[in-house]
Amino acid sequence: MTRKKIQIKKIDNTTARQVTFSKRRRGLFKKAFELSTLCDADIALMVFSATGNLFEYASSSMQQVIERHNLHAENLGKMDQPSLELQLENSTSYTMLSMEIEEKTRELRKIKGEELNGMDIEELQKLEKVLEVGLSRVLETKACLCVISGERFLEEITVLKRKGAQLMAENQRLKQMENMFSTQTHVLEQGQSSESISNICNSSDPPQDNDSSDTSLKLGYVCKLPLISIVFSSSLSFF
Amino acid sequence: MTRKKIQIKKIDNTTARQVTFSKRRRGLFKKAFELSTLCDADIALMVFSATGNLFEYASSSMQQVIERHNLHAENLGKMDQPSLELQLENSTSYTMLSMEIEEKTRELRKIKGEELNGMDIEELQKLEKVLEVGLSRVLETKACLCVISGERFLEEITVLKRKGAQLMAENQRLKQMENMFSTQTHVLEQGQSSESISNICNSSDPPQDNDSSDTSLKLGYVCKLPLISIVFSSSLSFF
DNA sequence: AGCTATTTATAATT
DNA sequence: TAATTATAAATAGCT
Repeated sequence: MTRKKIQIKKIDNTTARQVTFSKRRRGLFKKAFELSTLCDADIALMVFSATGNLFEYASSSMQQVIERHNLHAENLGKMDQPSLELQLENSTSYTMLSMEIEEKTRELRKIKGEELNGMDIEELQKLEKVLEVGLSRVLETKACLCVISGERFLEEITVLKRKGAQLMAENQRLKQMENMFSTQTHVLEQGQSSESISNICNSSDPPQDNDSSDTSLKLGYVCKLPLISIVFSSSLSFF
Repeated sequence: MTRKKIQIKKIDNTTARQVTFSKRRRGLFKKAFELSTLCDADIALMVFSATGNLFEYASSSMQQVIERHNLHAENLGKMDQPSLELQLENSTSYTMLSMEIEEKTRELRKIKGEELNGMDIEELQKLEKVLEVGLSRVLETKACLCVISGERFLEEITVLKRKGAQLMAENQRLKQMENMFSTQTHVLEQGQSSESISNICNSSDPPQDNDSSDTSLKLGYVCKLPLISIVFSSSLSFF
């Protein structure tokens, strides 16, 4: 299958056969594991080499899978022969349990819409009702959690709003200062301009990398409120 | 592993999982067959789907490989007496079946919204998805039936429309007759009025209880079409 | 064992 | 459900 396509028949060369056995065995086991993982399947794989060595893989436990297999064989009437008496006894119990499983499986499949063929309107409506009830309960429960999360957000919002109010007040003070300065600037411009003063007063300039607590507060007030609303709305759309 | 590399973990989407299961199962069986053929190995492979279906492959016979496997286990000292063994086997089988029933019961309860406590948002959303998919499939299937029923109604409508058309034609004839009569009446009025004639001619009068086939046809045409639409719409609202 | 040129298997898509 | 196709994975023949 690589350097050259091969025929699927027994490999004559013993060494080559053993090498291929090792490689392909590993590949097979990997595939078995992947299938069981990806598709939630229960898998048992037994490989006896030509020399009689056993290699096995089971997604759950080998015995479990073998038993399950025997049960299937039983249910299909392909019985083997342990103690007849016990078997009859067991098989009826098994049959009952199996029937229950089968029933529940069918119900689940119907609910999931995987087996709706041949159902009449009445049955479909019952199913619809069940699904609607289930869905509404799920949504209700989610809404409950939403409220809880929402409350957290509300708290956060309250806190942030308070901060916003503080910042607004701060801003007010700054504005007053600005006014004071601009009056002062006006006075200064009549005489001599000062860079530090223009830095504070010209609000249309992009803020410089400035450690002044006054300037950073102003920036904070402008940016934080929009941030709150983004956080909140994205959290709500989560539900 | 192709259009995109995938993670080896359970596939969430049910449909995708089933498709992958079918494809990979086929691949796995092919690989098992190839290994057994190329390297003269004895292989047994049992695959239970998530829905409980069994798919199996054995290079010789399943029972033979399982027995050989049991022999190996025995030789490795993992064995006990046959009666005890059977008992244990059975009890574990019962346990397995019971567990399977329990699991399915719980799943059903969750789907029906009867056991949602302690579920987190993620679980709830998966459940919601399942319910929505199920519901949409049920609705789709119902819509299908609706189309079939609808077709019946459409047939009926076609028939009734045809009848309506016939009645309309009849009506036309009657109108023509009316005109003829009114001309005649005009002539008559100039002489003498006739009750039987006015009964036919005066279309604004409520129809009398009259066995005349012409009049009843007229009545039929007026009343039956509205009836059709009532039947049809009430049938649709049924879905 | 380890390395690639190829063949296979298969995920996504139609 | 069944094809198609682009890509990932497996592996035959070598070293």
